[in-house]
Amino acid sequence: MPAKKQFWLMKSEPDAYSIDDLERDGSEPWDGIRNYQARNNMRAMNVGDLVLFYHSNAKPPGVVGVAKVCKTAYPDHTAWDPKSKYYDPKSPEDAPRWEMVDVEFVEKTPTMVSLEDLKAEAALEDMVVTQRSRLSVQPVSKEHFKHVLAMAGAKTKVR
DNA sequence: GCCAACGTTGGC
DNA sequence: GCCAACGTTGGC
Repeated sequence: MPAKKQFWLMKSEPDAYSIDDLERDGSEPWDGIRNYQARNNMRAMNVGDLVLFYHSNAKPPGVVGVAKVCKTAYPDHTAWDPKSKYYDPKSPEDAPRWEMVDVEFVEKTPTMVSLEDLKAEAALEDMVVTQRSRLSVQPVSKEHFKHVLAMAGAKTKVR
């Protein structure tokens, strides 16, 4: 019995890692998340879950593509590397505090859906991204997800 | 570059 | 356990 499909939104600064980088690489470990709520959301992910790829700190910020989870949560080893900017001495190897998932490229959408567009959409007024702007990994309802896909002209379809 | 929002830390 | 101080995120 496959797990029920869930939907998410994940943010990345395009200067750090953009949708074009993901397209080039195919898939990517989503390391460096150091927020408990975001981590808990990643722990809840299943392989095949779809993700809206959001560019934060961009001009303008917004949804630029679709990705999907290809590996469920496992320890984020960058927390153990003193040379990493994500190093966290409070996350020992025998009790990892931080985890990551791998995501794979699905598509870059024909139309970018900016945060302004999302906020202007009445059907999306209670979407997390328009309310809790600082949460970098957040759940998206199926209805909201479909709505954003339609706005973006995405090839990806959700039934 | 500014600053509001908000999550985390640490003193008490 | 409270809360002030501090650091970070991210829109503008």
